Parts: sequence; structure tokens; C-alpha cells
Amino acid sequence: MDLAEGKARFIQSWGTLGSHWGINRTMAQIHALLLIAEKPLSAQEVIDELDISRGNANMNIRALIDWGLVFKELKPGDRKEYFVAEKDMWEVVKQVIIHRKKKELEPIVKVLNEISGVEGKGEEVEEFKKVIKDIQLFSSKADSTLNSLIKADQHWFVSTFMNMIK
Amino acid sequence: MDLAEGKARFIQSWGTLGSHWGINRTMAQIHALLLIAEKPLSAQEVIDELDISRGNANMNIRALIDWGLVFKELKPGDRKEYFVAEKDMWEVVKQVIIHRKKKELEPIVKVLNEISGVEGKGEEVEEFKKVIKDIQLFSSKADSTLNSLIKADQHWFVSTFMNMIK
DNA sequence: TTTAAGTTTCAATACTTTTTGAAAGTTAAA
DNA sequence: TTTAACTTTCAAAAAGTATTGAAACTTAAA
Repeated sequence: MDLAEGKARFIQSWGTLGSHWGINRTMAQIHALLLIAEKPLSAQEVIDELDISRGNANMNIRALIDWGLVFKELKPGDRKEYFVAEKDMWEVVKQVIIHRKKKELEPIVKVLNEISGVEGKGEEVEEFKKVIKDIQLFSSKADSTLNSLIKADQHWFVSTFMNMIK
Repeated sequence: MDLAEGKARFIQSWGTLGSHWGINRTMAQIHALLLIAEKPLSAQEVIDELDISRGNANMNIRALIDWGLVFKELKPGDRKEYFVAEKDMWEVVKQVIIHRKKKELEPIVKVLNEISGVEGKGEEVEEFKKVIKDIQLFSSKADSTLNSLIKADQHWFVSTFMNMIK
């Protein structure tokens, strides 16, 4: 396998991975391209490399910047914007956790709080409340755990989890 | 809020949550319905409650069984199959981790192993290999961590993570 | 056997999400 | 100012995913 093929395979796979993580294929591919680029790339270079439209490239670069996975870089004397990827995987994962927690966990916690106040009495209501309470408990634990992870640094993360492996 | 409304809201929200987790909306809604059902439900009851087609119900119930999130239950003297949900959230999360790890992490690890063998010399190749190696390292750590989590029981999980929260 | 209750499959359809491309907007230099 | 390089927006089209419903299949009891 030569370099060009390796790069193409990586971009392709990263795209597939991203689509499982709330990052659409193009967005993940742009991130992959920037990860393995030796220098900051302009929007035009991204468009040419991935063969996508200008609109698509622009939208997804903005989204990546929003997620904190890509940074804008300006070169003196050049009007173009250049882009570089966050290359520290632990930072990447943390950013993804932050976004997904907000989009996924927080809404369900909110709903659980609301419905745990359902009115009425009887076996059926009690049973329902019990199920909801269990899930609520689990969700708030998950939420705290993720908050800790987000605050933690990589060294801490690695050493804690490495201890788990016998 | 009364019981019926609470149940409807829960089913709806669980469906939305699922769709972020590789579980499609209907699949997650069936799981939610079974979670809060006081008794095992037949396919027909699922169809009626959620107002979905027989084919859709069947496909998604099979998928839930496949994922280990729902179990088949047979009543003596009754040809219908009845279904109950796994209600232990920790078990649910573990099953989801197992499936998603297989679908998401393992393919990228495989690709990384392949492309880390790219041929050629020069600055560019070395730089590429370095980036890939970093991601490889991170991925295998993530893989081990998830394996440990899958083997761990809930008590262990909760106590370990609770310690993280100051 | 035959029947009927129940389950599974799958091509067609509906729905959702992503992508395009052209037009509008912005801004630094001439 | 005006120009031109570059960025952003957004409606329409394409691509991808989920759902339906009818037909085929399975199986236990009559």
C-alpha cells in the first residue's frame, strides 16, 4: 500500500466512523483530511481533495469549528482562511462527548424529571414511577460520570482505565 | 400529567434517544413500551399500541432480541409469543456498548492496522505514519477500556465512577 | 392431512438527511 | 468608491434509511 492509497483509506474509514457518532460523513472526512495534512488547508483545497461542493465544504467546516475539532488559521498577507484539525484524540473524544451529552442525555433527563411527576394512584402508576425512577438514577450517574471525564485530562484517564485491565 | 401522557412522552423520548445510538426510532419505542408494560406483550399488542405495521414490528422485535434488549416469553397453552424488555439499565448499556464497539471501533482498528504498513520513505510518509500510530494507540486503549466495562458489574461501575465526583 | 393463528420476508413507498450549485453577502486592496 | 477574492446561505435534487402491506412461510391443533 502506498501513501496515497493509505490516505484515501483513512479518510474513507474516518468518514464511516463519524457517521456513527453524530458527525456526518463529509464532516468526518474533512476532519480526517486535515488530520493527515502536513499543512493547514484552504477551503478550496478541501473542495478539490474530497471532490465536494463549496456549500457542503463550508457548512461542514463551520460545524467542525463549532465542535472544536478544527481551528481557523490566518496567514499574513493572504485573505484565504486555512484550517487545521485538533490532533489530540483525547481532546477530540472530549469534544464529541460534550456535544453528544447535550444532544442526547440532557433531553432524556429533562423528560424523566417531568414524567416522574405523573399524577394518580394505584398499582399501575406506582409501577411506572418505579421504572422511571430507576432510569433517572442511572441517567444522573451517567451524567456525572461524563462530566468527570470531560474535566479529566488524558493522563488521568489512561492511568485509571489501564488499571482496570488485568 | 396523567399516566397515559407520561407513558406516551417516555416512549417518544426513548425513541429519539435510541436514534442517536444505532437503534432506530421504532426499535427504541418498542423497547420503551415493553419497559413500562406491566406484563409481557404480544406482537399484536405492540402493533396496536404504537400503531405500526406488522412487518416493522416483527423486524424490530427481532433486532431487539438480537441485541439482547428484549426476551421472548412463551405462555403455556398459547401459540403467541410474548415479549419483555431487559429492565436493568446497566445491562442495556452493556449490550449497546458490545454492539457499537463491533460496528464502529473494530472496523477502524482494522483499517489502522492495514494502513500503518504503508510503503515508501520521506518526510511525508513518516508524518502520516506518526498520526496513524497515535490514533492506533488511542483506539486500542479505548478498546481495552470498553472490554473491561463490558466485563464489569454495575456495582463496580458505580463505585468506581462515583469516586471521580468530588 | 387441512386449517388457521401466527411469523417472516421483501419490493414498493414514504420519510429524513445530505449535497449541490447558484445567488447573495462580505471585505481588503486598488 | 469599485473590484475581485473569498465566504455564506438556501431551495432544489439526490442519496440514504425506515416503514408498509401483501404474499409466503411455519407450525400446532382439529
